[in-house]
Formats: sequence, structure tokens, C-alpha cells
Amino acid sequence: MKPRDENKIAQVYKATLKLVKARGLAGITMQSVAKEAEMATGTLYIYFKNKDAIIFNLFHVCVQNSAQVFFRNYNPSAPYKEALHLIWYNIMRHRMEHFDESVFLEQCFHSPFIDEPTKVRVKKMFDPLRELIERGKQEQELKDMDSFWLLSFMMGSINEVVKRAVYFNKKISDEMLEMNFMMCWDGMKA
Amino acid sequence: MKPRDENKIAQVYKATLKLVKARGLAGITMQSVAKEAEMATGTLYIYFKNKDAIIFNLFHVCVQNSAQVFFRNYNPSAPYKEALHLIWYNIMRHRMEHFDESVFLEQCFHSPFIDEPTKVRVKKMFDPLRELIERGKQEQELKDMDSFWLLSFMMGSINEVVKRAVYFNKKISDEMLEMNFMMCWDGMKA
Amino acid sequence: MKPRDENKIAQVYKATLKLVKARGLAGITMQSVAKEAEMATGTLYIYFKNKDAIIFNLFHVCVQNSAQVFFRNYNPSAPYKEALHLIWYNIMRHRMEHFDESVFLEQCFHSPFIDEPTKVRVKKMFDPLRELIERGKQEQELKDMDSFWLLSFMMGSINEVVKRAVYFNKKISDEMLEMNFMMCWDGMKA
Amino acid sequence: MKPRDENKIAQVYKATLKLVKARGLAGITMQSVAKEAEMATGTLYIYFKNKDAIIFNLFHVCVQNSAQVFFRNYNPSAPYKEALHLIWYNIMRHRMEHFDESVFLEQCFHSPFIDEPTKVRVKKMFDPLRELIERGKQEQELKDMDSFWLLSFMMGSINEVVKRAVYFNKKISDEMLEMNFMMCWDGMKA
DNA sequence: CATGAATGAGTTTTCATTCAT
DNA sequence: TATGAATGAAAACTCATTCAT
Repeated sequence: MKPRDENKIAQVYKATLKLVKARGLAGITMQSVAKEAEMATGTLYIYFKNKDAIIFNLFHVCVQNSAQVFFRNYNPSAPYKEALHLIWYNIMRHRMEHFDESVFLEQCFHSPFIDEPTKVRVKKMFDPLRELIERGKQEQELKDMDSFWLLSFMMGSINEVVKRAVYFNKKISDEMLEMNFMMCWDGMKA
Repeated sequence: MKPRDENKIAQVYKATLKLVKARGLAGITMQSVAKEAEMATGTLYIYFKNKDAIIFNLFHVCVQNSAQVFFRNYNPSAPYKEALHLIWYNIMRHRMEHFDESVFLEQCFHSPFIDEPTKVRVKKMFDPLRELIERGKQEQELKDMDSFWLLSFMMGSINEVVKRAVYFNKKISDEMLEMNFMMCWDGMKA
Repeated sequence: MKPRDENKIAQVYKATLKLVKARGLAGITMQSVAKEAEMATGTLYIYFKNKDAIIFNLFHVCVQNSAQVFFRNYNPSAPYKEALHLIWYNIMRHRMEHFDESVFLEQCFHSPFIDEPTKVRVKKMFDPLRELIERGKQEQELKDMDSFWLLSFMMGSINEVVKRAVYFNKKISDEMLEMNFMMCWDGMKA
Repeated sequence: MKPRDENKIAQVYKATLKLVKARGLAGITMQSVAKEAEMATGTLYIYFKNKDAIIFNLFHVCVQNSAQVFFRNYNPSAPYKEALHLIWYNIMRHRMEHFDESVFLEQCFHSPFIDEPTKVRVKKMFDPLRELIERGKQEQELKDMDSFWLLSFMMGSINEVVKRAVYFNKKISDEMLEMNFMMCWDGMKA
């Protein structure tokens, strides 16, 4: 499959994300995706093998995107709190700006579309963050507990806030963003 | 005459939760629910008008359940940290033990099954927790910021941890549970 | 099947006729019949082998009824016009008063419920009328043409009038009834 | 691109009429219609919203057709008997040649598919015939009675004859057709 | 390549019939 | 007997996928 119009793929992804956010994975049909992406159903099959392929490929694009954004401008030799702040902030911004992707990924994890090995592979992509947490513990900046919980806690401080901000249509100011990070940091720090 | 077997409704709910957890809202069919609940498909329609009704009703049952459990043994005149600890713990336990309900609710929020007014009504059910947070701010136990973010942060410290514990099949000891609460508390406290 | 409550059968027939008139043979379900007859669906199966049996038996009851009513007070040795008038009048009255039966019979004729041999047997039940028409031709009271058409014409002069009277909720006076017979008679007479 | 095959609608109508004639409205299923029309069941839903729509639309097509055919070649300034003869003949021919349509319309009138307002609208379409009868009364060609009954009588002289001719597989010669009109005329004339 | 009509397998829903009470 | 819940086969309808244009 060597499609001419690379832009069409983006349209399909965009349409899918919009629909999943609005109606869930359960709600998307090839027809609805085609309509939202402003093309014929048949055209979808020129660019994707089948429905599963759309979801599977989009899943990987989203994961890829996240991993990339999370570590943008990351300088491992920066002071610890600063380094963590950057990543926390990167993640928060990305989630805010691409909330539909978060929803999509979330739903994929509870669907037959994504299998177990894939989930494990995804987990690996966030190893650098795991390592940063490990460093924090060694430098006695963070509480001395299994990194697993520290990481979960940190992600929770982001995910839930984003989710509720979007659900309840709440704007978050830069100042408030900072205070949210402070909560996270105070929670994690030794 | 054979009376209506009210137990069947519980069987259907249980089956639905199990299936949604395993395959997502997208994955359930009436046939699969009937099979999992060990009854004929036609029987489903004796107890529920249609597929939507199963999901809609189950949604409300789950919400009801949560709200009830959250404030079990709650004593409003207890010392602040103790009061918050109890509720945090109640929520955490409930989420752990009824993870399938959390997944289900999560998926419902991004589905055509649950409409906007319903979401608002649900939010209301957790007002008592909002009030407890308000009290914490007045008593200067908690950081001075919009309760909305404090609440989100607190819920995040629970939800994400539960989710990851279940996903990655991680056991959490009582001691670790306590440390997780400490992270939450340190994050929120003034 | 030796049912105790003979009245129940009548209830079922009455319910069926009412429903067929309102919604056609297509519209009746065992549940709707049971509800209309004020009994449980299971009870229907005590009195009738199955759905077909209800329709089949009712069909025969209706046919029987018609045939009986048509020739009530019939005196074969009466003057010709008088004899024909009586039967015409009997049929007209019966159709008017039991319009639902006419509708039911009509629909049965175009349904898989009634087979070809049955239709032929039914035709036979109206032989006395055919004979009266034959007599009319011999006595040169009626037009000299195949009795088949004379009979059809006569029945048409009744059926259509009844149908339209009911459809459009039109009352017919005794005088007008007489004039309708006059049309029929003028049409048939030599 | 494959354009919408408008011919398919005609195929569906034809199939429906055939099936209703043979088995009644009760007997048609979407599958049977699709098979008879030689297409997949899914295709039916491209051209019609649902089963009701097939019946509803076909109903209107049939009514339209009838109304149109009835007045073919009609010359209002022709001598009265001649004018009536033409219309009687048009109706008779149409009914004979499209008996399935008559059966279908008949069944529709006793079905949940066609509502009361529709029935009234249909009645209106035959006003021109009503007017012709009115003219007959003014010119003292017809009996002096409510046109309603004259019209019903006339239609009955056609419908019943056609019905029986078809049911009993009876051929009707041109001469016999003429005699049937004579019966009708003798019945109506002053 | 692009389209949307056509397909038919799969899903939701209905309903005749059975069965436990 | 009478009831209405339970059943599952069949009907209505949807939708991923193919195909003719």
C-alpha cells in the first residue's frame, strides 16, 4: 500500500480521535470515520487494510508522539527538581493539548484491539522517566519507596487533573499549573 | 407462577462489568452478556428494555455504590487528617476491589450512552468530599487553592495507582498503601 | 384439549378479530391477543394448539356464522325477488354488524394460514345462494349470463358498500338500505 | 463510481406486491423481499429506511398509479353513459392487470402502516369520479341518492368481480365485460 | 485513486412456544 | 388451570468490507 495523498492518513486519524472522544471506541464505524474525514468509505481501505489497522496504527502514532513530547528539551544533567518539573510540564501540556489522544489510548487499553505484548512494549518507552525517578531516590530528593508507586503517583497528578479540567470545561492558569506541580512535588519529595 | 428472578439483574450487571473490563464497551454484545450471565438472549429483554438500558442502569448503580462506600464510617468531627485518611482509604479500597466498575464508568463517560445532564448529576453526588476539602482549607490544613484542583489531585493519587496496580498485576501492601496516602497528604497539606 | 372455561375461547376470538381489524393479520402477536383477551400467553396454549390454530379455528367459526346467517328465515318457495331480497338483506346486515369478521376473512384469504382446499370448501357453503341465482335465470327474473358474474356482482354491491360505510364512518338508514338493494336488483334483473 | 440504481426501487416494489398477494402483509420479511427482488438484505436499507418505509412508499405509488389510470382518455364533454363507461372500464382493466396492487392496498387499510390522515388524503384523489357521479344525478341519468352509495356500488361492481375472477382463475371475455358494465349501469341509472 | 452502492455476516430485537410454579 | 418468566429461532437492521464505475 503506497498511498499518494499522505494528508488523507492524517485526516483519518483526526476523525478517529474526535469520534472516540465523543462516542468511545464502541461508537466508531467505518462510515462515521469516512464521513468525519470527508472521504468515501472505500477510500479508507486504500490507506488502511481494515478497521483494526486504523486503530492499531493510530495507537502507535499516539504512543510515539507522547514519548517524544515527554522528553522534549530534557537535560539529564539539570538540577533534579528542574528536570522533573520539565517532564511533568511536558506531559501535562501534551495531555491538555491532545486530550483526545489520551482518551483514545485509555480506551485502547481496554479493548481487543491492543494485545498484551504491545502493552509491555509501550511501557518500555517511558523508561527514561522511570530512570529519572530512580535518580531522585538515589539523590535522596524523593521518598524512599518503590519507583512504581512514585511514577504512578506522578502520572495520576497529571491525568486526573487534565481529565477533570476537560470534563468540566475548566481553564487552568499558568500560576495554577505551577501550584499543581507543587502538589506533585511535595507529595513525592523526601 | 414463576416470579421475576431479581437476582438475574445482578447477574447481568456482573457479566457486563466483566466483559467491559476485558474487552471494553466496544466489545460487548447482547449475546456475550447473555452467555456470561448464563441466560438466553431473550431473557435480557425481560429485565432490560434494550442494550442501552443495561448500560445506563448499570452506570447509575455503580455511581450510587461508589458514593455510598466513600463515606462509610465517616465521622465529620474527627481530626482533619484522620477524616481525610478514612475517605482516601475508602475510595482506594473500593476502586481496588471493584476495579471493573471504575473501568466501566470511565468508558461510559466517553460513550453516547451517558448524556451531559447525567454527568453533572453524578458530579453532585460527591459534594460531601468537596465540602471536606473546603473545611481543610478553612482550617489551614490544606494548600490555599481552588478546591477543584485539590480534589482532582487527590482522586488522581488514587485512580492512577489503582489502574497501574491492576494493569501490571502489582500487589500493594498495607505499608505501601500508607505511604501512598502520605504522598497524597504531603501534596495537599499547606 | 377439553377446556373448562368455554368463555375463554370466545374472548380469544373477540380479541383476535379486534386486533386484525385494527392492525391486520400482520399485526397480531400471541402476546397482544393474550393481553386483549385479558389472560396470560400461556393460557392461550391451553385452549389452542398454537397461533395457527387460533386463526384457523376462528376462520371456520366466521365462515360457519356467515353461512348460517345468510339463509336465516329463507323460504325457498317465496316469490323470487322477495327471496333474493331477504338473503341480500341478511348478508348486508351481517357484514355491517360483524365487519371485523369480514376483514378477518378477507385477510385470511391472502395469507399462508388458509390453504387452497379450504378455500374451495368455503366456496361450497354458499351453494344455496348460487342455486337461487340459477333459479332466477330459469324463471327469467335475472339477466341471462354466467351465474358466476351475477353472484360476484351481488356480493360486490354488498361488500364495497359495507366497507366504505365503515371506513368513512357513514351511517346507513333503512330507506337507503332499500335503495341499495334496488341498485343491486336493477342491475341483476333481466 | 457506481450510481444509485433507481431500477432497484421498482424491483423491490414488484417483489413486495408479489409476496403480499401470495402471503399477505403478514407474510413478508425483509429477507423474502430481498430474495424475490434479487438483492442482498442490506441493499434494501440503502433504498428504504426500514420495512415500514417500503410499505408506506409503495402504498403511495399504488394510489398515485390508480388515480392516474382511472381517468386516462377521459373526455368530460362526452355523452354521460359513454363517459362513465370509459372510467368503469379503465378501473376494471387496471384492477385486472394490477390485481396485486389492489390486494396490497386493501391490506394496508387494515394495518398499522397507514394512518388515518393518509386514508383521508387518498379519498380526495378520487374526487373527479365523485364529480362525474354528481353530474349524472343532475342530468337525471342516475338514481337520485347520495353519491356516496352510488360510488360505492360502482366500485363494488368492479372490485368483487375482479377479486373472484382472480381467485377462481376465471377468464372474462370482452362480451362478458360489457355485460358486467350493463349490470352496473342498470343498477345506477335512474 | 476515489467513490459509494452492494454484499452478507453479525448484531439487536421480537415473538411463538415451553416450563416451572 | 392459570400464570408470566424463560427460551432460542427467526426477524429487522447494521456495518466492515468488496466491487463496479
